[in-house]
Amino acid sequence: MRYSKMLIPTLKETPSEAEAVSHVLMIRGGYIRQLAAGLYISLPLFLRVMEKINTIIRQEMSRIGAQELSMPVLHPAEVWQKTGRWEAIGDEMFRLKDRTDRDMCLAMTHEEIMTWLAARELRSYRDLPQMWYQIQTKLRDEARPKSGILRTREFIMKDSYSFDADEEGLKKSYELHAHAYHRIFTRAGLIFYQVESDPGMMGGTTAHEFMAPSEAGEDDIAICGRCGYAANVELAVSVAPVHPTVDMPFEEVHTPDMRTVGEVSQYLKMQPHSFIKSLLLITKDGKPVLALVRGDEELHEKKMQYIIGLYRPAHKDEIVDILGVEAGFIGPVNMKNKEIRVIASTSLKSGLYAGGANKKDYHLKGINPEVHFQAEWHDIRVIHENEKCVICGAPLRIQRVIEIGNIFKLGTKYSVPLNAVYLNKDGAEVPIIMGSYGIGPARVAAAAIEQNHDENGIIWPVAIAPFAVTVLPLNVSDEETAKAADSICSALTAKGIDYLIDDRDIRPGIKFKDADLTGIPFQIVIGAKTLKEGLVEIKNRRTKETTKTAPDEAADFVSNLMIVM
RNA sequence: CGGGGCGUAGCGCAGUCUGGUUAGCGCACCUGCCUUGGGAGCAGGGGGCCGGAGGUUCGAAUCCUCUCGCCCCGACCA
Repeated sequence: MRYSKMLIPTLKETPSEAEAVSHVLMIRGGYIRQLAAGLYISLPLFLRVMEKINTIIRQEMSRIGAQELSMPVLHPAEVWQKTGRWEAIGDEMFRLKDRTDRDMCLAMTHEEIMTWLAARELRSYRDLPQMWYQIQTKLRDEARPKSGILRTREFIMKDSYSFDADEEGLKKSYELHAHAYHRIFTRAGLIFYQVESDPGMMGGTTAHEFMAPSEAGEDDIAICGRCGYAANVELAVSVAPVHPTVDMPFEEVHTPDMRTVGEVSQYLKMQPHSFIKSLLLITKDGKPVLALVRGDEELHEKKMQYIIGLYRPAHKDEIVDILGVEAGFIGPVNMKNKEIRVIASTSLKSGLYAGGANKKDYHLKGINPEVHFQAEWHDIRVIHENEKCVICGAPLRIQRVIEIGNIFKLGTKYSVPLNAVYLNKDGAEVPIIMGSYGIGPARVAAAAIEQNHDENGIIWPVAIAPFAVTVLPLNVSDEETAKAADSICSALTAKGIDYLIDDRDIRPGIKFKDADLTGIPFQIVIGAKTLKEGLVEIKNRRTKETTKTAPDEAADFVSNLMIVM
């Protein structure tokens, strides 16, 4: 490919709207342009990267026996109404009406349509298992598109779906996908972790996410360096730091106007971890819940949500109404309202604590959990860096990550409402057991840049680079240079190596800068002086290492380097 | 949806507070000369409804009101 014929609009300056490294470099490198918030144009270079990534995905999906198909992006409402998601999903779904006033929506995912197809075409246990996937556009009216291509309103997703006869089959399909994902992300040159994740509203029991470390990410994971435990912090557990129990009598103490753990602990000259922090929450259906965490802990909103569903903190006057005492003095002992559900952090289970006395200006000391109050015990605390792994005791690390893929066990959440059933050996009608599995190819590209760049630009992993090699004839009007470039390009073509030749009649400095910025892994530099010595240079973009070789050996040389990488 | 910031040439910005010639700078672009191993130099040139609408004023990029867009933090993220 000739540089002069390709649209590669590189930028010397950083566009003001870009923050994330991958975003900046994709714009500067001439990979993408923004049309509107969360809507991007893929320029030729980026399309090549996406094709490389998608090719890897197709190869690995095919390896596990999945079949590619393609589904509409415009859906009738009825299918979504059957699973209840037409109502459950809010503004995030693009909705429209067709000319006959029929409700339609734009695909934000394809569980419904895949299941619809399965319901028509899969009838017997003999048809199972099946794995279907597509690489298709999804549309979501994101509340906040951000970080360039990382969170957009329209994006390509590889989504696959498994259809099995039973849980055993689902387990197998799930594991096949996990293995395929490991191969895909490894081949793409990424550092990544498979972590336990929230099955959440997707339904089902088990879910994992594939996470690529990067500061530009939106999630945090906890990782144990010793035993390999890894989980999204939304459900990560750790050993709570243990503090020796401070002996104290069970008694009320006067704490005038002392409300927060900080204030009371200072006033009573006690450590925050000797306190019970009490928070009154109101669930979606209006029921009060008292959440208890240790004074040195914070309540994890997501973890709490798994237990009680959506909720909000109680307002000040609600606290008085429900508990008969002002915020700051509430606690689990001697509650006026005995009907309240109490959920406590497991770290509070033993020891003696101080907490609100449910009486204005008073706290209680010497509270002995399970003696003085009853509660449901759950892990509801936010975990912190360096807390101990619950499996092996080694310190945990917290890492910011980009979610590049996820896998869900769906079970029958979609097959039952859409009547995707099959006849088993006994002739009984049974719902198909499903799984769904996603990869964001553009996020893979962005994560690759986040993980592979320097002050000069992108450094693509060879497998997903838009071109493996860029040929830089420094002076195209020099005849010898042009001849050497021609023969090197022919040799590269013969070897099946894709290359970009910078045939522009411009100063060498610009070629070097653009080559570094666009991040093609190998540069073959053809300079008039070096050529007189019968040599060209081959530069490794990542290591900056330069090797001189005869022009007719250059293609071989690069080919060998590619194998090593 | 809440909080903050920003809209002036393709890109990056100054000018706005304190209204007043023809709106300016760097890069990019076009022409010519020169130059060819890390975004050169000289000379000449083109390009602006100052996001939009309304208002105040003799006069608005600048002041006021409304509106649209983009970015960041948070909420949300099936």
